[in-house]
Amino acid sequence: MTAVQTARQRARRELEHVIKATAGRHLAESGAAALSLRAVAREMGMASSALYRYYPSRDALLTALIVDAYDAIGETAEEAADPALAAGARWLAVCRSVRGWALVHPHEWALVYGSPVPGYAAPADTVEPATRLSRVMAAVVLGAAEDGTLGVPARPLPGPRLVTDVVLEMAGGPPAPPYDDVLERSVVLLVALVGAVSYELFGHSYSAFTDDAAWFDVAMAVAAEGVGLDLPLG
Amino acid sequence: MTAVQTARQRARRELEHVIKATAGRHLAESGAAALSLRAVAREMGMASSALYRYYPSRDALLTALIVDAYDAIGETAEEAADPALAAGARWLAVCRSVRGWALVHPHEWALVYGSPVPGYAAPADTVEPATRLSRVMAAVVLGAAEDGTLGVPARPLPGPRLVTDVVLEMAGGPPAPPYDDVLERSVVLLVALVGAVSYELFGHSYSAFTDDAAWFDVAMAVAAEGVGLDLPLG
DNA sequence: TGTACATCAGTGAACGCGCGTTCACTGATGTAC
DNA sequence: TGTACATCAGTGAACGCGCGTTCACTGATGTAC
Repeated sequence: MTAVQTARQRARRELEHVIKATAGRHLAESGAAALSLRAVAREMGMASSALYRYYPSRDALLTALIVDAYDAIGETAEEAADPALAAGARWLAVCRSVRGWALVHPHEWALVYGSPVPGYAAPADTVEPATRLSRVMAAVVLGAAEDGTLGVPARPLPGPRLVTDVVLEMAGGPPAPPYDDVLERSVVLLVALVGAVSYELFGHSYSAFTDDAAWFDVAMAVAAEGVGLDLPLG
Repeated sequence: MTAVQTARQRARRELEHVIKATAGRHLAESGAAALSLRAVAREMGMASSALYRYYPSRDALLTALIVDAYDAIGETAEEAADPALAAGARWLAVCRSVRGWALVHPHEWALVYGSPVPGYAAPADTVEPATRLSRVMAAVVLGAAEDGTLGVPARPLPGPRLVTDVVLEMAGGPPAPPYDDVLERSVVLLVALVGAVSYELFGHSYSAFTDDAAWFDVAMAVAAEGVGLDLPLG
């Protein structure tokens, strides 16, 4: 009976997945604002009302896509953070992998890091997956602090602490001197990464750079420099 | 006759302005995707078809708003770039003013620096106003190079040149050694600024920082450090 | 193993909405002589 | 100064579109005895 029950449940899970995949394709082609339940149902050859057996509303489907996008970005970053590399090189690897993902999935990137979708309020479920990339960043900088390759910058970041307890908890407690400000630094890097990728993806680097990839590396190198992370550019 | 003619023309210009202002209010309240000609006309007590005497399409109206937003940002930055300040302080002043503007006009900011509006292709008219902020940035860094307060960074940005001729022309020709890379640096700063503002405005700093304004200053200071600009944080 | 019943996936019609854009029109404002 | 004409702002109805969501329904799949 359990086996039979799972048969129906499996069918359900599979269709749920197909819906999400189809919606994801639409998202990739036309962007979040143009994503419509009717269009998804049409492509699947189903009545649009049938989708309501799987997602209670358009927003719920959008939420699922957002969670997936955050997860994909986080996974990419985690895979790129090769512990065999020195901290600086590891950071550059993470940045490049995230940029690479974004170039392949521009609309998904826009979905999570672009302007908020009008009329959509992100539910709590999206918060945790959103922190995955931050964790990678924090790990990289903390790693550099531990193995001593993180320079104490000429001018340390001014106190008092700028990140909230939420962030501290996520990182497993406050860091020790002389690297009190490691978390602040890791968020600076995160913001620099997201900013550079978005700048390029949202069309502002248009006709400004001779080589977008090289440019990106330089921007990341400058951010690293400001933060005391040694980053050898090839 | 000219006087009478201008009477009608003035009425026309005024209404054009009212339409744009009304549309701007809708934009500010609901965002670009929700901006509709019919809603604007409704609020003005006119038939929606009447707007077509002033703007040939919804996109044309959107374009006008985009140009205005770029101009407003550029103007804010220009006003903040007080020549009496040292280069680093001037840069911080520009950053703060831009952030301040963005906090007051979040939807306008999203319109120009957020994810592209679906189905909208920016016409050529928007290119020039878009460069206004870049010019301010370039002027600040060039100024620092001229008065000698721009440090030659430990590791100069690697060649070859990364900005295109378009950018060089905008800046009035290629800069001289040892500051060959001034323009690259100024764009790094621009990207850092836009990235930090967008990060905050698009909701990613939510519950992460104890003080968003102080955090912003730090992020800008780190970017400045990476680029060799001396920036005293108060 | 067979039968009566419950669950649940999927249908298709409908509701009500708002949108951009077009078009033939009215009536006021300006122009030429 | 007065008259015939041209220009142009604004109207309101209409076209055609697609959307999210609801609802009563059919029929297949699974369950209990």
